[in-house]
Amino acid sequence: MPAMSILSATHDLEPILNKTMADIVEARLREFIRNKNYKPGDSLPTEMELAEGLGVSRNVVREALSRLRMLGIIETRKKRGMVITQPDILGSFEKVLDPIMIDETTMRDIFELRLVLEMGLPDLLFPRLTDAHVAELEKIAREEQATDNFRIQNEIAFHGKLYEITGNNTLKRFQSLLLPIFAYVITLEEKPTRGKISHSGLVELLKTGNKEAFRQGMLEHLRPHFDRLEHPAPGETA
Amino acid sequence: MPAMSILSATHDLEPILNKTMADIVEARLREFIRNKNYKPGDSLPTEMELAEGLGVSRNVVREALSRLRMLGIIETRKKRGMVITQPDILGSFEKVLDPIMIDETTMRDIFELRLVLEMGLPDLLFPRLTDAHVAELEKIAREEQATDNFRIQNEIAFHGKLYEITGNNTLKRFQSLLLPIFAYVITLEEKPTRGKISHSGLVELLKTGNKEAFRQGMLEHLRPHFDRLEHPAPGETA
DNA sequence: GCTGTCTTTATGTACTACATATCGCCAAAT
DNA sequence: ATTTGGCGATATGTAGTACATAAAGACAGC
Repeated sequence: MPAMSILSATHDLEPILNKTMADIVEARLREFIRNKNYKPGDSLPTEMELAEGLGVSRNVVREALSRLRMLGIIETRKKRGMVITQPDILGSFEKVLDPIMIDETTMRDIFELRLVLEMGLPDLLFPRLTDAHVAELEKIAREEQATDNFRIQNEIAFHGKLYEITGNNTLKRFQSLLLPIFAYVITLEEKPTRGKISHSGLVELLKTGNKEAFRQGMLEHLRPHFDRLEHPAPGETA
Repeated sequence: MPAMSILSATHDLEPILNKTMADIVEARLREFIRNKNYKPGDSLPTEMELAEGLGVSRNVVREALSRLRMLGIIETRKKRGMVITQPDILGSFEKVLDPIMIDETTMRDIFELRLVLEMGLPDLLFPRLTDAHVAELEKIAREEQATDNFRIQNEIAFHGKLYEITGNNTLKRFQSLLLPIFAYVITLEEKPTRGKISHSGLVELLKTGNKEAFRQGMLEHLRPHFDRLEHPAPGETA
């Protein structure tokens, strides 16, 4: 059997790609939109024209268009046809961000990503910080002390406010989307120990205006999480 | 005209939601998968069963399934039906991350996001840094000095390596996906000034083992970009 | 010049039909 | 008895037809 020689190769024999027409049409449409340099508001050919042009049934074209529609790349109005729109880049992200779907490794990766964001945040935070912002943070920190016990909601409110202060809406939404992952990972951890620096402590550091002091405070605040990240870089045998 | 009274209300008269059957079925299927607590490998009912159960045509079900298939939530095999899979969370992200589709505000947001990541990176980088890693970075830095002129490719190689060293594959891929946005934003900037600290300088700081010194070096390296972010937090009149 | 109606047209949905791949079963061969 | 090969059943993939619906554009009426 000459076919056997293929298997004997070092190739990892990945499954043969079973591309369906809808997949191909989707890719072709993407390419089409790119090459034609369509801008938001421009309208595409009709479904029938696309189907005929591509030599497939209208059904297939509709499946492909349905995908683009879900991603927010196009919108369709009844008679006018389909128009190009600006997709919400986080909208599609949201659709697959469900803890039940994600493997644990990826969830830990995302958790680390959050820690990185948090530690880099001061450089965006300080230039845009106002007295009003500080007051809001103080209020949230006070509520934390009032309830005393570890409230995940308060945690979310405080850190969420930090992102909000940056004025970077994409960043803020990104953080919001990642929240369920954080919550899930935290439930995986045995004892929810708190860092030495509380939210009130962070606010005090903010008020000093010392960015690096604040960053070190944040590091202390997140210390319990960082301490858990002891798995080394995988695949690196150096 | 009594209809006018509606407009006079404070409601922002958002466009009537024109949900198509495919949209609804997509949502229902998502819900279905969640509630049934499906795990990867489990198989869904057939298209006909779903269509009959939902009271819609097979066409509509197929459009919805086509979307889930694109996101990698399900896979379909010829006779076995459809099986749940673990989606690649960044795969869908990739599909909408095209500079021609994204408005400039979002692109600037993403650019800032990159800066935040970069500044937070040391806390993930240092615990996992090896001598071999340093050697690789040195090599890249040397190639930069050899070519002398500002090479975007070298920039990508160096910073990409930093992400790679973290061993966080999701983070690394995320950064890779964002690269086209960075490249685009940089082309928007008039003069591509370089920071005071070069890549070689960063490697030297790495070798000292002083995390904070490295972070400050990174800040200097990125200074030209940070200096451009002077638009204040929008909507905040405080 | 504005308003209301009518026609046209493209999408949304349903249904039928058939090709194709594959799973499971059963029989035949070793 | 285990394996191999073929056969039928079945679910997806694709094509095509038909019709409802909404909306854009034209046109007539005031």
